[in-house]
Parts: sequence; structure tokens; C-alpha cells
Amino acid sequence: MSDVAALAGVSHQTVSRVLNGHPSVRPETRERVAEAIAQLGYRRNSAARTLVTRRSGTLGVVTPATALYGPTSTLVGLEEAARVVGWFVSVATIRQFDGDSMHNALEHFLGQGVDGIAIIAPTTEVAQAIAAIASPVPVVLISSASDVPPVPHLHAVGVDQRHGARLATQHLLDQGFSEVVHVAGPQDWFDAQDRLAGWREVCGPGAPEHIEAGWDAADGYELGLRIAREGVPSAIFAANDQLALGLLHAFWEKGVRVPDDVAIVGFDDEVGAAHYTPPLTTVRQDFGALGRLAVDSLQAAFAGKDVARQQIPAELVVRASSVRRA
Amino acid sequence: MSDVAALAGVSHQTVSRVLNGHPSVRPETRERVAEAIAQLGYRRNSAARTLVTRRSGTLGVVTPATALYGPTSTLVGLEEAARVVGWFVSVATIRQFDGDSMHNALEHFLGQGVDGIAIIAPTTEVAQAIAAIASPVPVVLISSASDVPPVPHLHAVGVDQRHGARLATQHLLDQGFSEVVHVAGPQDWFDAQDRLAGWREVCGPGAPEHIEAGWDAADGYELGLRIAREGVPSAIFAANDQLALGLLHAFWEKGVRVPDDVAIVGFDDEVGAAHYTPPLTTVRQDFGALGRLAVDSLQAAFAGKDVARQQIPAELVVRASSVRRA
DNA sequence: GGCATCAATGTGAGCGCTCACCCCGATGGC
DNA sequence: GCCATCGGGGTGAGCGCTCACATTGATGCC
Repeated sequence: MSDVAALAGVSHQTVSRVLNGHPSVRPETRERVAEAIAQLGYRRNSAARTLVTRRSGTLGVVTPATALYGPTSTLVGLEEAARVVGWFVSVATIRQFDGDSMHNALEHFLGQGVDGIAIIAPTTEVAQAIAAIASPVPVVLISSASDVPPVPHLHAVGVDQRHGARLATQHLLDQGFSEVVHVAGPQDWFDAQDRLAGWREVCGPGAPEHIEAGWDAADGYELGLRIAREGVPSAIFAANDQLALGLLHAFWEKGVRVPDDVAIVGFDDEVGAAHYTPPLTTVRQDFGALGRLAVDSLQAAFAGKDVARQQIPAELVVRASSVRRA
Repeated sequence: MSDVAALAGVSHQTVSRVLNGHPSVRPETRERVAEAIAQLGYRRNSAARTLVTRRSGTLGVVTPATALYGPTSTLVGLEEAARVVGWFVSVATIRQFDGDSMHNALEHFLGQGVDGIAIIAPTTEVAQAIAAIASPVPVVLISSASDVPPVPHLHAVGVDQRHGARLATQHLLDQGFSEVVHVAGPQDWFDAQDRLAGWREVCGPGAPEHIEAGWDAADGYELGLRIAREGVPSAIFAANDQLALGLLHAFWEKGVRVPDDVAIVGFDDEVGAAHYTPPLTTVRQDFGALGRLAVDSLQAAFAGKDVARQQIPAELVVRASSVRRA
């Protein structure tokens, strides 16, 4: 920086002012400095800057170590939103959702001096672990959880999973399928809990028991084989598209026709869901909006505002798997 | 840090030594310091550390702003490998593969003081843009490109796409399908180029013309409709699983049976490919190994070693879509 | 016993930047 | 003509850490 200052014939402080867009620098001076910067190929050292400002301009994102559609899409959404407001994104993945892993990930980020933390960490255990850690920076939980403990500096934003589940279930009922079975995801995940709850709300007290599974297509496949053997309901609402895909596979294999024998609706609108056999009716989530909401919520936290929990509505995408052919 | 030193009754330097695992500290002293650290909830300020060591312990990863399976899996693989050697991962996504976007992303990271950069940026244009930028830190290109310009500090690692394509094509020929058509990906992507080249190597000069498409299932679907209309070959090697999925969709819709009328092989082994209709034969890439290789290669670069370009072999996964039923 | 050696620890400087504060000269109001 | 004001810019301190070097006492060897 002092080299630049020398070349431009100003003080280091003026260079700093130019770099930070301070108003009280003559355009002429500003230009001279800019030229010197370009000529020397100077780049500001952000470590020094962070050291004195105590702000790194970095958002830490904790995400499960998988290529699952939801988490990765959320990560992309967050990165985009963060970049818009000039933040870098640092990533830590966790393999297990226990308190220790979370604790390590948070320590990792706090040591790094991030300005805020977003956690794509969808289980109740994780939420509890986070609530137990005092963080000097705001933390936003990406989750639709309706029961996140009210801890200071801990915010929550999410896509309204329950609403999405209601849309899916209601759609099946509207199509005339009276018996809607729910293949639920792992119940320690918030999203799985909420999708189950939304389904139950619409089905009412007379609903059949749900079936709990994992998130993978393999789980859906196993279950599909069992269902084909033990009796096929008129409609199934699967907790995500992968489960639905596994069901489709099993039913195809066993000669159970979709949607003629059983209608299916998924959740996520994964890349490719429009091209399953048959194309899958599903619930789409707007991950771009989710990322923006998370970043907004962190910024509000910096400004000292108390941020209400916010949810983004989900959207039903109707395709062939749930529409009875004429 | 001085608080910790005072509480432990040592100098700041001893605290630093404990933090860095320096050997010449008495176990007794070490413990006293550790206790003081715990008691005060002290966390080392990494900005100050970076400022003086000129190493941030951060790996910058540039990746396309999509939830595509390949790039996201590679990101996860990189993060895992980076964490093992104690690096943080910072992410920048790019929406366009032009020189400007790349330049911005690199500037972004260099200003942030990353120790190395990994680029999941698979087009020729990107590679040229990178080669044109002088980087003070090592850069590794995640790519199977056989023609990356030999620029100092620019390394390349990748999964051997050409080998994978040969496996896929040979498999189809071995199954007795004499006419193997290739639905290629966008030819400005290295991976698409190499998969095309591998296919052509095996097919020999008498090969039919390939068909170029995008990466999406929608592209495969459009193409599938056209193929069903204009004449179905005995086998198709699709450049990725999404294309294959689109083909399956179109063929199913038009009553073209797979693999009876046409055998299909994809590439990627995406989550779910085992449950397509029918389950898809495809080529699997080991993204975990890829991440480790990339990190190794950066570490070798630090050590001043000249790193040869390295490739990871691909693996064929045979499923129903390419095996003629008895 | 004297000296080299080494383990264990302390001291001070400085990494590159921003912040608070100071300084100078031009302007304007009375 | 005098002083308050303000735009434009300079000065020095210090953020929290590590590095190079200094210091001390214990040990070993002749």
C-alpha cells in the first residue's frame, strides 16, 4: 500500500480512502491512485483489514456432506445471495448431525472470524446443539422448524414444508383419490416432520398410518416392493422425489401402473423429476429466495433488529404421475 | 492472548507455542495454558495469524452456480479432502464461463489471501481465461482436459472421462449392439469432448456421426422424440445420466422399449440412476478420490514439486438398461 | 571446573491495514 | 479583516499474532 501511495504521491491513508470509496477525495487524486494500483497490480490484504475492522465479510455455511438436492441447492442459493451483498462464503460440511460435529464446525468458523453463520442442518439434534452454543455472531438456521428454541442471535428461515405438504395432499384428494398414504422421511429431520404434519392436517383424523423411511431412492424401492405385495393404496405422497423415484421403480417392476393403479406425488422438484416414468408431480422450493431471505435475516440481525421467523411458500407442480388419464 | 498468558503465568509467545503444537514446551506448562484458554473461552484470531504468516489455510473453490451432480459432488469431495489436511474451503460460484467471470472470481480469492485455488470449471474458455491470469498461488483445474495449456502454477486433475467413455462403448459392443450412437454434451465442456473422443476411439472410423446436445434431461427428451420418429439405433451412449433420463422418458412415451429396442448407457451414476425405468447402466466417478487428488496436487505445488497431470480411472456400473433380456 | 549444548521460555519488532485525530488552505458571513 | 467552517489530506497508533533472537538454567563431556 505504501508503494502505491508513493507512486501516486499521496499518503497511505488516501489510498485507503480511495479503496473504501470515501467521498472526500478529489476525483483527480482518486484517479491517480487508481492508476498506481493498476500499474503495481496491488491487491488489498484482507487479513490486515479484517484484523482491524473485526469484520471478515465472510459468511460461514454449515451443510451436510452429501450431494442431496435440497442442501446443495440451498448452498447455491446462499452463495448467490451472499455475493450480492458482497460477502464471501466459507463452507464446512458435517457428516454426522451430533452436537460435537456442530460444535467443531461453529468453532472452526468463529476462529476464522466469520460475520455470520448459516446452517443447513435439518435435524432436531443439530438445532439443540446450536442453541447450546453461545455465538458472538448471528446464526441463521435454514429450516422450516416450528419449534426452534428461542435463543438470542439464532434466527430461522425456511420454505414452508407444511404448506407444501398440504398442497400435495389436497391435490391428490381433489383428483378423487380418497386414500392418500404418506411415505415419510426420517423423523429426526425437521422437513420430514413438517411434511408429515402437513399431510396429516389435510387428511384429518381418519388418515391411515404413515410409513417412515429414509431419503433415498433405495428406501423408496424397498418400500414399493412391500406395498406392491401387501396392497396398493389409491395415492401416495412421498416425502421427497428420490423416495418417489424408488416407488416408481418398484411399481414398474411389479406391473403396478402409475397413475392408473396408484397416483404419486413427490417433494423437491429435483432436476429430472419432469422426466421420470411417468413425469412426477411434486412440490417445488425456491432456493434462490431462501438464500436471499437467510442473508436478509443476518443483515437485519447486524442492524440489531429482531427478526421474525420467516417462511417461503412452496409451489405445486402437477405432472402425469398424479393425474388420472381421461 | 495476553490475557491467557497472564492467567497461565507465561508469556504470549508460550501461548503461541502451545497453540501451534511446538515441541519445546513442558507438558506441565502446556496444560496450564490449555486450562487458561478453556477458562477464558479464548479463540485464536486467524486474521492476525494470516497477516503475519501469509497463509490463510483457505482453499478457494470456483464452481458453476448449478446443482448439477458432477460439480456439487466434486465440491463435497474437495471440502472433505481439504478438511483432512486442515484447510478451510471458500466458495465462489460463476454463472457464465467467460474470461471476465473467471477473472473476478480469481481476484476475489487472491484478495482474500487463499493459499490455493481449485476450479471446477469445465469449459475451454475458462481454461484459457485462467491460463491468462498470473496467480501468485497454485491453481488446480478439476478437469480431464488433455490440452490444458502448460502454464506454471496451473495443474490439472480429473477423472479419466475418455477411459469411462471407452468402457461404456465397449460394453455396448460386447453386448452385441453393433450400432452405438453417441449423444454428446456441449462441446465447449472438456468432459463432453473427452467422452466423445473415448466413444470414437472404440467405435473406430466407421462410427456414425454423434449428436450434440446440452446436459439436461429436457435436451435428452427432445432428442429422444426425434430419434423415435426418425429411427432407433440399437444402442445409445449418452454423455450424462440426465440426458439418458430424458431419452428414457421419450422412449417410454413413444413405446420404444429399453433395452429391447435400444440399449442405453449414461455417465455419472447420479443418485437415483439405479432406479430409473429401467435402471441405468452408467459410468461412476469417484469424487472423493478426485478431491483428495486435487488437494494433494496443491500441496505438492507448495512443496515446489512439479506435478504431473493425474487422472483417476472411471468405473462401469452395469444395470438393466444395457443388458438384453434372455 | 569450564565450556559447549540444548531445552524452555521471554522480548521486541512488524505483518498491512483502518481509525481517531490533526493540519492546512479556501471560503463565507459579519 | 477576523474567525468559524469545511473539503481534502496527512500522521501515528494499534489490531493480535508469529518470527528472529535473546536469555536462563540444567546437562554433558573432557
